[in-house]
Parts: sequence; C-alpha cells; structure tokens
Amino acid sequence: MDTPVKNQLSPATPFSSKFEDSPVFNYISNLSPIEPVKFRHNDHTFNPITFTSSPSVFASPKISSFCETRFSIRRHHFSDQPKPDSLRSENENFKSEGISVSVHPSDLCTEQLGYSSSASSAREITSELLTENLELAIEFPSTLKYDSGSPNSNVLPCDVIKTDSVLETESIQIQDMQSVTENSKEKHCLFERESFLRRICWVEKNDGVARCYWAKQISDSDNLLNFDSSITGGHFEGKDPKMVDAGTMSFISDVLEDDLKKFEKPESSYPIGTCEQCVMGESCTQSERTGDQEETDQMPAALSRTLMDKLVVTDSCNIVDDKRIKFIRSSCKLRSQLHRRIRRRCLDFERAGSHEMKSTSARNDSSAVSVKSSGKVASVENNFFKIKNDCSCSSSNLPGVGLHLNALATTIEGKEFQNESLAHESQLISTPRSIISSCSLMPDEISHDKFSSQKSIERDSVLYSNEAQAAEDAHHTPKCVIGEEFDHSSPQNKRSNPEHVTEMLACKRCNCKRSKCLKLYCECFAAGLYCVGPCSCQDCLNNPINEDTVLETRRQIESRDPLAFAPKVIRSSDAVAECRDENNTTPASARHKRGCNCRKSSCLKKYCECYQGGVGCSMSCRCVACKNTYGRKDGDWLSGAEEAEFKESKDVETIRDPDFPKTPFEIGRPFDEPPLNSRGEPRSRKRSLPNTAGSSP
DNA sequence: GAGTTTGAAACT
DNA sequence: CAGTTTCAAACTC
Repeated sequence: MDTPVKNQLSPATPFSSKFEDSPVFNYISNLSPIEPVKFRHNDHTFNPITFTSSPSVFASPKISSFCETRFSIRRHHFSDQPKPDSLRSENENFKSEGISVSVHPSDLCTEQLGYSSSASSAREITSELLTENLELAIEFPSTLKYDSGSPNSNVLPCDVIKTDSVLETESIQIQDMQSVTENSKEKHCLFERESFLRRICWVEKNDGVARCYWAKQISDSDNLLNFDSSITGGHFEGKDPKMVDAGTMSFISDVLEDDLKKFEKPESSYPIGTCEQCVMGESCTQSERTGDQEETDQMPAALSRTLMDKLVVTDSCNIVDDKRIKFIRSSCKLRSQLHRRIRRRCLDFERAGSHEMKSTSARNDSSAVSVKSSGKVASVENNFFKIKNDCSCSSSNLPGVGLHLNALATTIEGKEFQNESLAHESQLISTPRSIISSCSLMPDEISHDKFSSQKSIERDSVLYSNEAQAAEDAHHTPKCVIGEEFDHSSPQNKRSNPEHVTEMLACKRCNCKRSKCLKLYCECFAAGLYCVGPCSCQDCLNNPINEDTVLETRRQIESRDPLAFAPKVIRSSDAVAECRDENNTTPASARHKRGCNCRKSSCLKKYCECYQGGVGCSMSCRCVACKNTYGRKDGDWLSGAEEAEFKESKDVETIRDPDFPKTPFEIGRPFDEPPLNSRGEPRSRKRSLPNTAGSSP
C-alpha cells in the first residue's frame, strides 16, 4: 500500500530520524513512571476485573475463566509497543480535538462501577507514587485491550451473542472506525482506535455478553483494523493480517527495533486464537513462546487471573521504558497485596450482601489498603467486591478455621483474617481474655471499634481473635450469613476436605441441645458470639436477652481456665519462645494452644482440633499415631528448608506416607536420635504415650 | 436424616 | 491430676 504512513515507515526511512522528533517519541522518551497520566478512561480499566465473571454463554465459571485466559493470552501476543503510543495519542487528541468519543465509556463505567467523582479527583490531587503505580498498571491494560481483539476472536464461542446494547455499541464502533478510515492522520487514527478500543473495553466491562461481543466486534472489524493499520503501520503489510492490528499500534516498536523483534516474530508465528490451549483457557504455550510470558511468569503468584491479564498487558509495555518495568512490577506487588486484602474483604462483602456493600467499601477504603487516600484503590476494592459478589465461588479456602476452635490464628496459605467481618447479624460476647486486646471487644466496644482495630489486629501476631474468627467463620458464606438459605445439608461435599472447613463451619452454627449454648461445647459461645438464626440450638441462652447469664457463665469458665476463650490455634509469632518455631510461613508455624488428644482419628479428621485448625500437631499434643497432614507431632516443627535438608540426609521420601506430604518430620527417624532443629539443638520428642501427660501444657 | 464415632469439655 | 461423663461436632451409612 502506498499510504503516506507506509512510506513514512518504509525501511529506507530511518526510524530514528522520523520518530525521535515526533511527539509520540518524545512522549515515550520522557515517559516517567511517576508522571501522572491523566485521562479518565483508566477509571473503567478496573473493570476488566470483571473478566472474572464469565460471559453468559459459558455454562460454567471454569469455561469462562478459560475464555478469560484466552483474552489474556491474546493481549499477551499483541501487547507490545502500541500502548504508550495510543496512550499518548489519546491524550493529545483528547485535548486538541476534544472529541467526545472517550467520554461515554468512562462516564458510564464510572457510574456503573460506582466510582465516585472523588476517586478521579483524588487521583488528580495525589502524587503518591503508589497511586501512580496503580494508575500505570491500570492504564496500560485499558489501552491494550484492543490487542485482544485479534481476528482470532472469531473463534470465541460467544460470538453468537448480541444484545441491544451491544448493537448500539457496535454501530458506534463502526462509526469510529469509519471515521478513522477517512482520516489518514496517524494521530487521529490512533486516537480513534484508542477510543474504539476503549469502547470495546467499556462494552466488555459493561456486560459479560458485551464482553463476548467485544471479541467478536474486534474480529468483525478486522478489515477496518487492517485498513487502519495500513495507514499507520504499513510496514507490516504482507504479514499475516492478523498481525496488522499489532503493527498498527506498534510503530514505536520500530523505534525500538530490538524489542520489536522480540514480539513480532512470535506474533507472526502463532496466529492468535488458533491455539487450542488459548481457546480452552489453558496455559498457552504459544504465548509462552512469545517471550512475554517470562514477565508474566514472574508475577506474584497471588495475583488473580484477572490481574494477571492486566499485568500481562502491562508488562508488554515494559519494552518502552525500563522504568515502567519497575513501576509495573511494584504495581504487581502492590496489587498482589491489595488483591490479597481485597480477597479477604470479599468474604465480608459476599456475606453482607449488596446492601452492605457501600459501608464495607468505605471501611475498606480506610483500613484495608495500605495505599491510603487513593480513590483508585477504593474503586478497585469496590470492583472486587462486585466481582466477588457476582461470583459464587467459595470465599475462603482457609483450612481448618472452625468455630469450635474459637480463635484460630492460622494463616494457611498466607491468608490473614480480621475481625472486620463482625457480623451485623451476630453479636459478640465480650472476650475479656482475648490474647489481643485490640480484638477483645466488649459489647460496648463493638460498634465503634471493631473496624478501627483492624490495623492493630494485623500488626498483632495473632490475627484472629475469638470474635474475629467466629464472625468470619460464621459469615463467610453469604447464604449462611444472610440466613436466607442456611443449609445444613450436603456437608459431605466439604466435610472431607479441609480446604472447605472454613466454609463449612461458616455455614454451620451450633446445634446444642443440652448445653443451652453456655458451654464451650457450643461453638458460638466458645467463639464469643451470640447464637443467631442459623443456629439450631435448643433452649439457647446465648443471646443478648440473657447477656448477664452469658457473661456470668463466661466468667465461670474463665475462672476455671483463663485461656478458655483464648485462641486455640496461635501463630508461632505469638509463641516463638514457646514452641521454638522459627518459620512463620508454613502451616506448621501455627499450632494448637493445648494440643490434641486424638486416639483413633490419627489426627486426620476434624475431630482433631489441630487438623481442624489446619496446623500440625506439636509437642503439646498427646495424640496417638499422629498422621496430621499439617505436621505430625513427632515431626516436630521443621521449616521447609529444614525438611528439605532432612530429606537429603535421611531420604525421608522413602519413609514418608504419601498421603501426608506436608509432614515435615515423620516416622522412620531413629528414635534414639532426635532430630536437630535449625539451631543444632535436639528436637524434643513428643511424649509417646497418650494421656500420660495428663495436663495440657 | 438417623445413627455412630470421636474427642473436647465438663465433672467428680 | 486422673478418671469419667457429657456434649456436640464429625462422620458414616
């Protein structure tokens, strides 16, 4: 094609001379990670989080996730250089031309997502680095979403779906594309495309169906894109048409030729979307071969798939500026942390339902995120809440947090728990002896302090107070909390799997018949909670009406055992000196306060409080034939390094029960040769005979 | 859902 | 403190 752009980009033309003087290049060259990029569109880019929700065509969330993964992969393929370009062009055009194209997506998204105007305004005001990081991480995906719209999108099964809104959007998009066609100016084209893509993003976010359509729209617009590409990226002509889209937006990569080679080759080698793995949402080997995956693979594992999608795109832009790499990576970390916290709060959101969403978000804004005063962060969390709410996925996979274990401080899988989820529905009983004072909320403290205490809770080594855990447990599952569908049935699904312990226990409340819920038998009482609707207790006195009785009973119990209401499972950080656990990161770093006394269950069932709490048995346990998968008592407490070391020396694998891979230190150890801990000290051996010790530690 | 098993809690 | 009983959750069928 003989378009001026093509000539401009012809190989004979030095890229450097052509582009170094261009505003685009200048912009990119001067692009600083800390420089605020101010355009509103990125607001809706949080919405790509909604990728987690599946297009309606997919029957199962799993499939939808696959689709999502495919999107991610495609972005991956195409997500090279165009971003800064498009980003810049939009900024420029947005100012100079004032086209309203970009208005509606962001506005609508803003409204739809509940973004407050303060969010954007706050962002303008703030210059905090973290905020900028977030923006960078967010803006990139927004501009790159169109990359996903490769012609291969037509492989999507969701092509068949169209809605009225989608059709409207389609017409708008087509108009945009036509205008782009008429305008041969590069900037304008880029801008239009950016607008188009942003609309696509908006559509994508607006509705799952629209998201499906989005892929189709891109596919259907292939010709237009190609045409457009011919304008701006004619040098890609002759390549696979599927690649033109990338070339259109990636002339910056020409400036950065080395980087271009990195991306260009895989793209042309692997028609996007044709990979079956992409379609199936599996890890796409193609995309791995593109080299982009390297960055992706370095992403924190804690990132959600959605975030991964976004970040994959983001990383693809690293080529432009190494500084962005750092910032994007920091964003990854930040968002990883953020996501972790958000995820935790999603539990609360799910439980609370939509009517509590605002208040929950407000709480999150203030306490959940380390990045304060960022409306963006708040918006992210809001989105997460929405998304989580949409998803009926299990909210917790923390194993072994049980009401009966009234204060597990376990942090299996690195999850932390806070008492923010104190239920509106349940009411706390005072916990005067809670290990953490900040969590020991007397009834009169609950109303005003339960949220403000979060920070101190997090700082504390015991993250889970009685109340917190109980509330969390009792209300993890929305249906349980709301009390609409409290379901005692089908416990078998979750029972055998410790991963679902929390969920199960969250759904279950006490079922006391004789104790009147005034003994530690009662999980509610033991957790410091009043019994609520879901409970099936009889003659229950554990309610606010009988508060005096409850408190009196608690006093009596505590008089017998001051630690009766203390957490039964505590993290090692609380008792490092006691249990000499040097590794706080492993499940074994938490331990049961008193230890179990199992005789028949081999600590492999939830009869065992250690197992239920997701912690290994310890020296405190008097269990028989302990096979606790979280750590056998005779295994003492080995860190991962220690275990690995021991494997090498003792070939533990030969004696390890394959059913209990986590057991750090197991049978086969010479009885007369107690293992050494990391300090070289002999590990004290657990008493071998049950019930001989008598008393608890 | 009923019955059994289990182990913590409570009691003596 | 040790033994026993009570209790409710966990589990099985």
